[in-house]
Amino acid sequence: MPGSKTEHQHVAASDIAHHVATKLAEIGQRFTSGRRAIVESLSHAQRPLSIPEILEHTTGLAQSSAYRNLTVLENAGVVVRVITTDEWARFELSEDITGHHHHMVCSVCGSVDDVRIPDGIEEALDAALERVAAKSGFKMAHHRLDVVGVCRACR
Amino acid sequence: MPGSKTEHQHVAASDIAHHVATKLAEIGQRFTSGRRAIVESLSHAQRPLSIPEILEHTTGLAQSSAYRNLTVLENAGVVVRVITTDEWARFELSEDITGHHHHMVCSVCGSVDDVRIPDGIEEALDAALERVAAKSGFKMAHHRLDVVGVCRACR
DNA sequence: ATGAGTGCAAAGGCTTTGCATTAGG
DNA sequence: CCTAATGCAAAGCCTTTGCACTCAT
Repeated sequence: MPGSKTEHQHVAASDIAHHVATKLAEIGQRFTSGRRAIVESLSHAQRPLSIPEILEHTTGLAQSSAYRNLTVLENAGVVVRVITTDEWARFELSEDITGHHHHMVCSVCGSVDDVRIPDGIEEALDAALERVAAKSGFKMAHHRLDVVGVCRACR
Repeated sequence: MPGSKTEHQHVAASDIAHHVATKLAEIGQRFTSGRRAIVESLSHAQRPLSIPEILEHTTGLAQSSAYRNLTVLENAGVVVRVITTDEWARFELSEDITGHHHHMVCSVCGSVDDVRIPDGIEEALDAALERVAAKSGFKMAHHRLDVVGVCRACR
């Protein structure tokens, strides 16, 4: 496990493989070539990828293996399943690797891109959410925020 | 169409039926008993409902009709499909009826409840989102915000 | 060798669609 | 009357699972 890591910091690109290997080992899973290829794809894309997209980047990997490996990686805490529309699930590296961010979802083509907002807004938002949630007896773990609109390509 | 309606105001409960009827008429659709029953269910719940939940409240409606009617209502702009997890889609009345709000999603049982945050935070957030989105050539239409955590029943 | 990982194909589960019947305007 | 709406059943589509084979330890 990397030594220091603050809330907003992220794992350096060169250390992602090492980080993932460690997290997999923690749950008794191997860092196979297929899983390596998937992590590679996800770390190169600056956005969550769908299964079809992942398969394009990793030739020779069966669709079922992709699903299975992504589930393992999700259980290891290094991949998150992103549900935006009702078509395909998308997957991205967890925020302790990529850092906290949000998504811009194009309502025309369905593409999804990462976006970050100023820390100040983020903190005010988190505080407000925690407060209103607690009022209903709900214990907030984190928040999820999407910008819905039309992407550059579809304008 | 109701006379006055500001951004944060919502349609009075007693006027929902009339509002829906008008919106349906605008796209040449009838306000049938099945659709009336669905809107009735959605307006009584203070949270987005899944198809199974809607069917419980509206006896005698075929599942396929529920899906078809919800699609029609969605096209009419009075219902919104809410995607939270990968299990069931959920449906709620549009925000021009219910007012702008967000969702608390329980990561244990999957339940979803409505929640509102102070206007000030909402405005600051919207401004920040619009700004960062525009920087990428993305034209924001609206935002979507979920609080993920553990609900009162699951604590 | 020995169990995890993989590929292929079949099965699952939510959602959509085809078609004959019913009903609303 | 006549088209839209409904019910039932079948089909679709993403995702998961079963099973035999392969590979790494």
